[in-house]
Amino acid sequence: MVDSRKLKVDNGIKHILLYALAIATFIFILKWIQWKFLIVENAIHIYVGLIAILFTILGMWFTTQLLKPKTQTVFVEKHIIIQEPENFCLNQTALKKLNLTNREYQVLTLIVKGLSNAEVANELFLSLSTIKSHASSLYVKMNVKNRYQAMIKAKKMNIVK
Amino acid sequence: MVDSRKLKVDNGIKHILLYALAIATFIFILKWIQWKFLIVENAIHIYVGLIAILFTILGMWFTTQLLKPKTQTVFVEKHIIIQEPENFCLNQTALKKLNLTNREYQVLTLIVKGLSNAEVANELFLSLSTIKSHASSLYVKMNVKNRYQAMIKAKKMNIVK
DNA sequence: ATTTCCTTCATTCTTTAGTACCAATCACCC
DNA sequence: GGGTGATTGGTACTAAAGAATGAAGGAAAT
Repeated sequence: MVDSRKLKVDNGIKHILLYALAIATFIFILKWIQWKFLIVENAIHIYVGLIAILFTILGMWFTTQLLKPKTQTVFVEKHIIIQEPENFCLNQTALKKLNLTNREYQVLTLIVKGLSNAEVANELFLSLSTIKSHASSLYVKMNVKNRYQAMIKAKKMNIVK
Repeated sequence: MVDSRKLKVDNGIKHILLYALAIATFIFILKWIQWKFLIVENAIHIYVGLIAILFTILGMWFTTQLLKPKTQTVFVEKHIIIQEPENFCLNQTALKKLNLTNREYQVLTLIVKGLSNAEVANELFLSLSTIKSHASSLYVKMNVKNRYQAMIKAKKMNIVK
């Protein structure tokens, strides 16, 4: 029952569609003929128009080939951050006042680097005893109790890097 | 004598020039007439040609307007010198990476000041053993051998004043 | 409830730092 | 020639630092 009714409806729609298609085709043909006459009548204008379009494109293409691209220079600041550029300035006056001998100062610089007495001895090709001697005497001259305080004082006085 | 002979020559040249001019004018007129007929006969071609030229130029002009300029980026180095006179800025990131406990960091700050373990113990009201424990574990975490190196590393890493 | 981590403290032992005192060598100056 | 100071080195001793291990209490997470 449902199927037969559906079939009826389908047939109706089919006829309507066919009719519409016929009309559409007819209109299309008419329009086409109209266009054909238009083209025939305005052949010269269309020709000129096509030429214009063609040569416009040609001119554009030609230009892209010939024209050197204009360069626009953009300046961009590149920030380079420099951490204290070796601006260590040895405090000669303070160093002289301490009255350290050359060896003592040499030992001090290595102590400040964090080396142990044994390592300093190795570095300078000297015995541990010698380093201890120099270290002790430089502590007295710097008026400090041990290597840590010597380190801090030396850095504060700007007598070592 | 010299003058009269020169005059004769001048007269001869004048005639020749006039004659040449007449012929040239005649030829020019003829050519012009010929061109005129050519133009009339080929009016449509000339028209199309002019259109072509015009639109070629138009296309070229259009392209010059459309074409984006090629940007050239120039980096200008601007050096920014950062000095650290008093503006100590704690390096939180580095400090976190070390994974020190609160007490360990506290002990470190006092070690950096140059205090001995006994002094640190006094300062924090703790036993010497406790300070030694914290110190040892922070040396391991900082990957240093002793308090001097911890001092140097801590200052270099900007994790202490 | 158990585990994990932080904190605290202790003990033992080794290494390093520092003091004190001494001595040999060398260069320089009076 | 003798005095002075820098350099090098030694011994003996004390103090401090550091490693290794253990343990107990507490807070926080699972």
